[in-house]
Amino acid sequence: MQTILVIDDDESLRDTIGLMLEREGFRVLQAADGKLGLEKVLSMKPALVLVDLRLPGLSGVEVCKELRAMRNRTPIVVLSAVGEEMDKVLLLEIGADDYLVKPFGTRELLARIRAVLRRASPDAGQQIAFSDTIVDLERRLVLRRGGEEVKLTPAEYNLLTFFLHNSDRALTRDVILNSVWGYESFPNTRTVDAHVVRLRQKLEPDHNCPRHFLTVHGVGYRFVP
Amino acid sequence: MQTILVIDDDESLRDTIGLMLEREGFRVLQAADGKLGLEKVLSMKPALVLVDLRLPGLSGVEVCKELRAMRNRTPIVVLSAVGEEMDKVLLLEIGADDYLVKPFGTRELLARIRAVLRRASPDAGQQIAFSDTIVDLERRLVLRRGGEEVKLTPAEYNLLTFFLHNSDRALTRDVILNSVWGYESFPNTRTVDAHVVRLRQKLEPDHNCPRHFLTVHGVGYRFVP
DNA sequence: GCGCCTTTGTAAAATCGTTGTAAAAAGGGC
DNA sequence: GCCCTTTTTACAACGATTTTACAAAGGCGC
Repeated sequence: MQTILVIDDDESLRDTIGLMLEREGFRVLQAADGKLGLEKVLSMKPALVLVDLRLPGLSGVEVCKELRAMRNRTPIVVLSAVGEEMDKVLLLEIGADDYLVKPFGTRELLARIRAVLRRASPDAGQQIAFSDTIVDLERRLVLRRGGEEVKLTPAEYNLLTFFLHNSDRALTRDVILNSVWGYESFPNTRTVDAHVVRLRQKLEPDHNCPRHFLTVHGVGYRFVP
Repeated sequence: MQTILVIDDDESLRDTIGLMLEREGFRVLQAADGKLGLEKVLSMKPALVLVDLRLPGLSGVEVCKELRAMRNRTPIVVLSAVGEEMDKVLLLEIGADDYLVKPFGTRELLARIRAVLRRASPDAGQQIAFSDTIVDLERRLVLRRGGEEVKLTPAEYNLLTFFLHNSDRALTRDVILNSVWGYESFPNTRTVDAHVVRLRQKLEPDHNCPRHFLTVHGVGYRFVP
């Protein structure tokens, strides 16, 4: 369940929005001013922040800037009253992701929130399937059709998701190592082989005849869904 | 470090985007109109171009078309304002790689840029075709029209792509050896012949009468698509 | 101790470069 | 043009080498 933080000094508006979002399956947090809101973003880690541009104390603009300054990337949707200047440049400047002008319809608010959430985390709620396997990126889980879980070690899972995000491309062992293991550790390139073998054993219907984790001789591997 | 060229007449937007991209480790160039932008693409060779659809003078659409007309393959991401019609067909028509509708989030912009760069980087999803053969550089695969795969060994594949990138030129065996095998290994020049023979057997409709892998007697070979 | 990662040994598979020989092309003298 | 010689290329086959698959062992952190 995703959490949304509403920062607005108008209590009745907070409640209205909150009720609506809860009906749509979100968990809702509220904050009455910018300072409180900022604290809650950090402590509760909501999936998205809805913040009024005009706030007592710390303004919505300042909330945005503060968050971005501390490298916090929580998606932000700004609410502004009619007449308040609100162009895309300002949006970009303060690091917000979208905006809404009051008064707005509940349907429009929901649409914007969903759009921003979708853009922000392409992986969210995404399930990638191949063969009789389902990979739930959000829950970091691999399942068989039928429900039984395939237990993968961290390295195996990381390798798998890298393959999923780069399917159908011939990937050299060096590229795989750099992308999955990072630039800091320097394992043998043959380590990749070892993990591919284990992925095959756990995920291929027939280990002897791989249909998804293909080897590209002299190069590396290619994953096809 | 990769360079990104931002073409937009709105200076503050350019600066905002530029700042953000620089924080993310890109080198950023700016151009205020289409004509200037076009020049900078050619002279500075950026890794990617970010161009507004609506520009004074040369429009974004025209910039794209001009570039593609002169066979320039620099990846292009188009920026369009709300309401401007921007469908996939138009994108393809003008040769752009992706688009963003203002206002867009910085996270989204970054994600798109990274995605386009990744797609473009090694061999950019290029498919080179000749006769009834399709070479998919990204998948490192050779296919017949109809879908069946032609299995090539690494040396054969390397030789083929070298021919593809140097088509219609007479290539001496020494040049081929140095380019495909590298400066470190010193195989017999006759090795080239052996591999050309194998390429012909696998790719020529009629081995006895080569139409693509032509021999230049006393010199080497010439590939014609 | 246990799980996980990495390394390493080895067998099997795939590929490579070489070479022998036949065929084709070029060159030269008539 | 024609024939013969020389040079060059085409092709198949083979042994050597490289690459991959897999299992098992060592090492590290929790």
